[in-house]
Amino acid sequence: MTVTEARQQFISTWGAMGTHWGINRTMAQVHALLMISANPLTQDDIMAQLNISRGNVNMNIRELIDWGLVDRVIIAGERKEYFTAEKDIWKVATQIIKERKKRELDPMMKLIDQMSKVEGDKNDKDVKVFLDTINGIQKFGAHADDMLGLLVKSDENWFLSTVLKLIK
Amino acid sequence: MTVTEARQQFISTWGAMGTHWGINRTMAQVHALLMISANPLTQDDIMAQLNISRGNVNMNIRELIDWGLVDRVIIAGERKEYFTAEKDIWKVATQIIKERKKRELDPMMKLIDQMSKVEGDKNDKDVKVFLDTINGIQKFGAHADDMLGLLVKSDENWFLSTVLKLIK
DNA sequence: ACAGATTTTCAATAATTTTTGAAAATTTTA
DNA sequence: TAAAATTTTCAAAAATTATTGAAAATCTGT
Repeated sequence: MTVTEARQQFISTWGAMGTHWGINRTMAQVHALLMISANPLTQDDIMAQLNISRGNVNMNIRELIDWGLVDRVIIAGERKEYFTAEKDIWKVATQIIKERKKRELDPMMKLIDQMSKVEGDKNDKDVKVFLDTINGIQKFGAHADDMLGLLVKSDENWFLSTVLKLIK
Repeated sequence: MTVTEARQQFISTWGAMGTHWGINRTMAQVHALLMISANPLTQDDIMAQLNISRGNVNMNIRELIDWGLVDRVIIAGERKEYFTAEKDIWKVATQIIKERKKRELDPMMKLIDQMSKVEGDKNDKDVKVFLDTINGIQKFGAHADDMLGLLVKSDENWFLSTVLKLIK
């Protein structure tokens, strides 16, 4: 495997991974390309390297910026905009966790809290099971929230060394 | 909000959540329905409650069984098959984590390991950045693997109480 | 072994999501 | 301020994914 092949493979694998995580393939590929590029790239660079249209690049770049995974870079004397991605994988992971917590976990837990308050006939077995399930999710969600907060606030070395001690 | 409305809401929310996690909406809804049902349900029950076709129920149930989230139940004297889902949310979460690790993380790390071995011109900045990124992912993946293993093996109380102490 | 009940399969269809590309908007230079 | 360069938008087209439903397969009791 040559480096060029490996780079291609990486972009394609990272893209496939994205689809398993609710992120569209192209967005993940653009992200992959920027992660393994030493220098910032323009929209045209990305279009050329991934063989996709300008509109597609533009939309996915915007979304990546929104996720806090990609930054616009101004290069003095250049007219075009350049883009770059964070390369420290720990930072990438914590950023994704932070965003997903905000976008998915938080709204879900708000709904669960509301549902936990419904009144119902406690002799009905289905009602009982429903309330138990909701309650379980509520408790679980609170713990998950604490843990993700801890994970995101801490730096890599602190977190890993502390938690990994538990394994021994 | 009545219990009936809340149950509806839960099914719909859980389904929407599924799409963010690479699981199809209907599969997540079937799972939600089974989680909040006191008694096992038949394919016909699920068809009726979610308003979906027999083939759809059948396929999604099969997939849920494959994920280890739903079990077939034999009821003595009944001809039809019944289905039930684990209701302990901790067990549900660890089961999902275990499966996703197997299906996604493990194959990805195998590829990353291969890529980390490519030879290339180390004076090329892109090659250097590529290898650094791959290496970072490799280390990160190994840690994540350890942590997920720990999480899945441990029971809820042990894990949460141990890790949550870190917060204080 | 047969008939009725139930489950499974899968080609066709429907719904959803992604991508394109050209027009509009914006920005920059002179 | 005008024109060239660049970015953004978005309706239409393409691609992908999910769903249906009826036929085939399987199972169960007699």
